[in-house]
Amino acid sequence: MDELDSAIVRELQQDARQTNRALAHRLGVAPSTCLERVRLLHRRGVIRGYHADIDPAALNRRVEAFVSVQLRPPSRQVIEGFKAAMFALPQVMAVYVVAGEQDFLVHVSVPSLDALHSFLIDRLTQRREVAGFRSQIIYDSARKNVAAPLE
Amino acid sequence: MDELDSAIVRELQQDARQTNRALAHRLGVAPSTCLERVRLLHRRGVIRGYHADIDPAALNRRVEAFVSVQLRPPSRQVIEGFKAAMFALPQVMAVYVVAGEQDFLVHVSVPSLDALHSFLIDRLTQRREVAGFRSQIIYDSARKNVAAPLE
DNA sequence: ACTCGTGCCGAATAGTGTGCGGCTCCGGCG
DNA sequence: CGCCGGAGCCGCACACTATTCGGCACGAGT
Repeated sequence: MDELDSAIVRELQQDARQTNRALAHRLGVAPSTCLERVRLLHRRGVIRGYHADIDPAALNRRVEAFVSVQLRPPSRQVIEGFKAAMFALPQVMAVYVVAGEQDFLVHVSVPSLDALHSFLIDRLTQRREVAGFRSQIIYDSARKNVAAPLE
Repeated sequence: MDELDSAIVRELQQDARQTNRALAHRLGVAPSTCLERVRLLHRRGVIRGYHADIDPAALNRRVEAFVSVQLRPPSRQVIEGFKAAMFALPQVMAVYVVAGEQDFLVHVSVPSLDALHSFLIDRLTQRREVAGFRSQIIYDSARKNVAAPLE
C-alpha cells in the first residue's frame, strides 16, 4: 500500500470507469504497471467492487430517513434476525448495528412521506422484537466518495 | 425510464466496470443500443458517476460511528457552516441534516477508538454552535449497492 | 397511403485491455 | 568489490472493445 496504490484508490473512487490508460497517464506510470497494481488491489480485497451512483429520485425515492430502533431482547438471535429482515426490504438502503440507547440504525429510502409512514407501521410496529423506534427524516445529505488513508 | 433503463441501472449498480458488450449481451440488445442508453442515463442525471468500493480497513479506518449533533441556534447560517466544516474533515464520510431531536447525523470513520475520542473533543466540543452530541459506534453494517425502482 | 420521427441494429475504425519477455534497480552475500 | 536473485516497471503485439454512422423497421399523425 504505497503512494501509487493510494493514488490509484483515490482516482478509482472518484471515477471508476476511466480507462486504464488514462489512469496510468495521470499517475505517470505505464498502463501495464497500472493494470497490475489495480489487479493486486482487487486480489488483496482493497478494491471490493465498482458501483454506479444512481439518483434516488430516478428510482422514485424522494424521501430518505434514518430509523433508530430499539430491540427487546437485544440478543444475538434477535439482532441477526432483525438485521436480515430489514436488509431484505427494498426500501432499506443500509442497516447499522450500533452501540448506545438504540440498537439499530436503518437507512430507508421511499417514494413519499406516506410510504415512509406505511413502512414504519407495516414493517416495524408489526414486529414483536421492536421495543421502540424513532425516525429522522433527512433534509439534506452529502456523502463522500473519496477517502484518503488516515495517519 | 423503461424496463431496459431499469435493467441497465441495476446491472451498473452491481458492477460498474463490466464491458458495454457484456452488458448488452446480458440484456439482449445490441452494444450500440446499450451504449446510447447508458449515455442518455448519464445526460439525464440518472447515473451520477461510477465509484470504486474500497475496504475502509485498507485506508486505516477500523472504527466507524454515527455522531448525532444538536446545534444552537439551528439557523440556516449555522447549519450550512457546520455542514461544510464537517464535510471538509477527512474523518467524515457523510453528513445528514435531519429532522428530530438532533439536527445532524455525521458518519465518521477513524483508525481507532482513541482517534474517535480525539475527533469528538477536538472537532466537535470545540465548536461553539454545538449544543450537544451523542455518538453511536457501529458494530456491524450492511449497505446495499443495488436499488430497484419503487412502485 | 405517405411522411416524419424515434429507436434499434450491424459493420467499420479507432482505441483499449492484457500477456509476456526484457530491462533496471537494489539488497544480500561470498 | 563483484556477482546474484528478486521485484517491479516498461513497451510491444494481439485480441477485444468502444464508438460512430448509415440504414432499417415501426408507429403516430395527417
